[in-house]
Amino acid sequence: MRAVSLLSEAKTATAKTTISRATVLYAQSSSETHANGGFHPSENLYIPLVHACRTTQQLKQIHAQLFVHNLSQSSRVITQLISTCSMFKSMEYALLIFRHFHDPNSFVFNSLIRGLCESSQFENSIGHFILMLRLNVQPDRLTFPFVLKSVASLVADGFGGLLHAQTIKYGLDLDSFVRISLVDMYVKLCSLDFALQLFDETPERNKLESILLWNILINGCCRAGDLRKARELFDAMPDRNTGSWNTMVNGFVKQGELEQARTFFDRMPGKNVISWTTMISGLSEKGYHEQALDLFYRMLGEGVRPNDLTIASTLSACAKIGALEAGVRIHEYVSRHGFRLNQTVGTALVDMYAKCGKIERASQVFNETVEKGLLTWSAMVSGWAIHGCSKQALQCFNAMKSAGIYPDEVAFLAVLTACSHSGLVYPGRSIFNSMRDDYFIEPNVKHYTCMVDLYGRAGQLEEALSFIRSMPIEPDFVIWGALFCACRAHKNIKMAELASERLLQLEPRHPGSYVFLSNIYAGVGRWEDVERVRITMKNRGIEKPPGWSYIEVAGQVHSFVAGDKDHECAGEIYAKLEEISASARAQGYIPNTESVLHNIEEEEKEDALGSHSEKLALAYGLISTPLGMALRIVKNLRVCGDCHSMMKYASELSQREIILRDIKRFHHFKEGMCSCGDYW
DNA sequence: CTAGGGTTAG
Repeated sequence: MRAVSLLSEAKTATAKTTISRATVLYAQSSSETHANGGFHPSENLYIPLVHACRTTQQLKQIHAQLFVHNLSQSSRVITQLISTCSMFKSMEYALLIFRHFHDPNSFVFNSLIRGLCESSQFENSIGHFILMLRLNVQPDRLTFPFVLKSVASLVADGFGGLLHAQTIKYGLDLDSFVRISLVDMYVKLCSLDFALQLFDETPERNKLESILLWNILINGCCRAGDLRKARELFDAMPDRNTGSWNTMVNGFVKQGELEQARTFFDRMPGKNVISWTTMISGLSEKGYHEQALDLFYRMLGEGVRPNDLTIASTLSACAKIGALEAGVRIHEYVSRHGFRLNQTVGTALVDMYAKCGKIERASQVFNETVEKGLLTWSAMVSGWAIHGCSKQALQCFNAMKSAGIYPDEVAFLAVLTACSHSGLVYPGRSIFNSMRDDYFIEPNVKHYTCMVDLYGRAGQLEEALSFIRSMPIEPDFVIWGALFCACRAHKNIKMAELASERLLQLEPRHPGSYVFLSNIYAGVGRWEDVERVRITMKNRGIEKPPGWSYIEVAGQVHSFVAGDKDHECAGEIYAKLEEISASARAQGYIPNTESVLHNIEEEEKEDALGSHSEKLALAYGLISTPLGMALRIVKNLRVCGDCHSMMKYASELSQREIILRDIKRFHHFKEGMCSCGDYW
């Protein structure tokens, strides 16, 4: 019999299973004997068997046997089958089993409602609760927590009060777990007043439940943005645990109050891995990448073991500032401590290597990653895209579809970006169309921007403009900006002015609007107009965001802003810059003054250009690393035309590879050439 | 072993 082979598999799978072949044979014979008796001693033997299952296939074998042995209507075994299905994330099969069960009781319903909730099928979970009521099956204290969680997750406001009423009807509203779930639900539905009221009315609680309820409420205040109320509650708490402190730290982080978060974090006793991860990912999310890295190392120093999420957050900080050496160190830590290359860790590593300029290494880790999910594939596609490897990006995208992964809007954006960087107008358009036609994904504003970029870079400006006019959504600032850049690159002043007008209408306070406008005037030498724009900006108190660049030297990240004189080696940096500039000029480099915002004397313009942050980072890299070593620079804005040109000369003169990442993509400079083919 | 519940990272 199949059960025997299943049993032997089950026995190897778990040491807990100690059923013998004889008991299974007994199970079979006894179920035949008691076929219609309503009492099946064999149920007691099938239940541990279900628990021993390790695959859905094995569950199916048991389900089949239940039919053979007239046990298919045993609610005890079916309950077990359904919950095990939920554990395996095969809710479709769980639903099938449920449909073949004639007279479900509360146990069967509870396991199904719970499984559906835990696999995020919230509507379905609520739907089965309603079915339960309709069939007059009484819900109990274990039904409500999951239904309430489903309602909270859906933010289904309408159901909240109804369910609360139901708990009262069944006399369960005072049950401690039901009550905690109710408060949590009201918090998530943003009905803080109801939550507080329930909290106040809650009678005698044990200490643990009490702390939990306080934490839930504090979290609710944080979500609602009421940090003062959160603090008040926190201060009023009779007892606190690590979770209470973590909730506060998280609340401050989410509201962007990093300093407050840090104060709480530093003050809290007994930090656990969640405390550290919350703080690290918060710092990284808000742009304090170096601090995030420092904190990670401090965490290791204090002997706290990071988990997958800590690793992913820290790697993401490395990725943002191009800290390759730090990233490699973390990769080594990951390998040494036996982390599996699962979706979380694998994807973070792929992304880190791609964004730190090591696309081949990214591809290697991608191949080693055992659980490739949608995010892993998307990271790889976008990695190829930012490196300008459109062929690989398209191949990867197709391989992803072949692997049975449905691309989402992010994956489509990545592959479209690849097309736009390489001027692949035809494949780009066809992918854009297939998005709606084959995958029923409605393109969002970013996809439209990408298409404008695709036509625009390829010089098809009219096409780009008519595309904008035919869009079903209102073109925004970014879309007109893309058109504007294309116009500037292809010297279409008339259309550039049109785009620029729109930009100013849409975002009169956005510094970009002015920079764009000033750029066209500068391009055609209308300096009085450039000056006018500059004065308008100043009068309206609008400032251009500073451009900064990062370079990592010996594991230490150095950042520069334009005209920066703060670095300890400033003197040497400027001397080196002067030197490269002179040699480059001797080789034919002409400073491209179109990229300057102000009308200043030619010589001064050169100075302003000459101290752009990426040039400072370049000079620092040249003086502080061994000859021949590649330089990796990250810039937060797009690289300007003049710096791009200078980098080409510098790579030739210094005989070094320079890998510059700007906000859009990578530029690999080698022997006077750039991988973008000057098309960016 | 008729299942089994809640907050804080993502």
